[in-house]
Amino acid sequence: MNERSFIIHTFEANRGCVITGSKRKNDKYHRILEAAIKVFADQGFYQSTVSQIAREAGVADGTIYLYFKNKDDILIQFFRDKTKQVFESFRKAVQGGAHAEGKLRQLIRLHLKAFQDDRNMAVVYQQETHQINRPAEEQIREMSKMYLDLLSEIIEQGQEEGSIRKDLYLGLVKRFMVGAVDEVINTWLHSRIEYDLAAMADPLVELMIHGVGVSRKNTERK
Amino acid sequence: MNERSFIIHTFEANRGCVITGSKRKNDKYHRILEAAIKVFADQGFYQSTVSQIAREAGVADGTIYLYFKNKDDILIQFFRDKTKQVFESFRKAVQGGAHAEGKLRQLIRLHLKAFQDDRNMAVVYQQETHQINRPAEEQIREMSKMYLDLLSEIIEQGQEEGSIRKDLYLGLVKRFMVGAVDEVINTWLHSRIEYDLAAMADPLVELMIHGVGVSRKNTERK
DNA sequence: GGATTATGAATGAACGTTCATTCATTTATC
DNA sequence: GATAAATGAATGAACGTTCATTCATAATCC
Repeated sequence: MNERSFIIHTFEANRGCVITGSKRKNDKYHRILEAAIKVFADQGFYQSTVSQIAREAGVADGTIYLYFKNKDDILIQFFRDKTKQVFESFRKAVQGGAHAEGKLRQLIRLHLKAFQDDRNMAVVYQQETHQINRPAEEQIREMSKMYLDLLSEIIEQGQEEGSIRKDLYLGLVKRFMVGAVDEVINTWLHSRIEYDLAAMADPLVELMIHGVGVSRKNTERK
Repeated sequence: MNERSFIIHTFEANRGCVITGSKRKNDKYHRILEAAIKVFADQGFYQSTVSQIAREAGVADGTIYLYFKNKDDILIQFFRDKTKQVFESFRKAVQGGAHAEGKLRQLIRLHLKAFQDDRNMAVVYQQETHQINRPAEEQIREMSKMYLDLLSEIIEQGQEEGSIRKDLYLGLVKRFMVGAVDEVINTWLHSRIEYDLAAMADPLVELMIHGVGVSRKNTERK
């Protein structure tokens, strides 16, 4: 942990210069990261070997240690950079929305779309977030909090607007929403047949808002 | 998979004689299984060693191979026996209920309670069900199907009774419910503070049935 | 401009360790 | 005493990590 000597300086420098001339170095960092995520997705983190990652990335085994402290660090960087970035993009996209329901729909639509478009990310995310004592513990906690905070904002806005009930235990509502989305993704990942994940967004949000029960006023909906 | 030679006969015989005189054998099988689940829960399946399991169970390393084909087989037996059994107990308990909503509440209450009472089981269950290419793939699929079928029955009954909407995409509704429960459990597992998991059942079911939207608002439809 | 030197990214064989599995031997049972 | 169960040291394959070496490119010198 404290022995992050020159190696770290090296790759932190690399990650810094996205636009500078030394494009080759930067490419390699990202190439290794992406290769690793593919291998992790295929085999799981602990069954993946550094050699496999190196082969997938088209570099030598040793090269990986010029860019990452160790195998764990690859996973940590994945959550620190890639996933966090995706979740930040959700935040930005949602800020434009008007009413709470629209924001919620937009968030979940984006979430499903992002995971559908990057299946490897989705697999690794699912795997690691359901692990105890995982290498990227702290990064996942942070990212998770970011998402939950975003949900909090939306829900509270909905309560002010009068579209969302006020007698809710917020902590539970958020888990309820996150869980539903996660499970829809998980089912998609494990399904043998292919279907459009993003198309689940609208009916899912509809369920979250109205529930499965028959409302007292309308016996027949739709 | 096809090399299940004499070893399998051995432990299948053991598992058969629950009530017979040879109680000691049976004890050892379950002792190892329980020890393994504890170790898996603490460290994760792939970081756990057979020696650790043996030490935890109070037997020699080699003894494990008298009862299980290999390390993977321990996990497979866990899902084939223990977890499946728990889920079957849900089914029995729910059959007594009257209306659909009561059954749903009962199911989720039991689910949360069972997982709260056996934290090791809960951890291993969470870990493995979110893995791709897991050793117990088939067993998990089967168990998952059992749970989903149970939900199907309840929902369909609710639709007949008029308490559950008929315009629902059943496959999605089931994921929505399973996901919410799973996430509540997952949060509980990862929480640094202790709280009563089973107490979440009622508010959770309430959310599933009525959603987060204000109920008067049936005028607005999307 | 051409020759010489310095640099550090990249390599991949080698190392040390870990760990699932085996099996010759011991212990328990009847 | 014969059979079955249990043991745990031994085995060897697998894997994360290291490091001496290579070599293309950059810097320096005349």
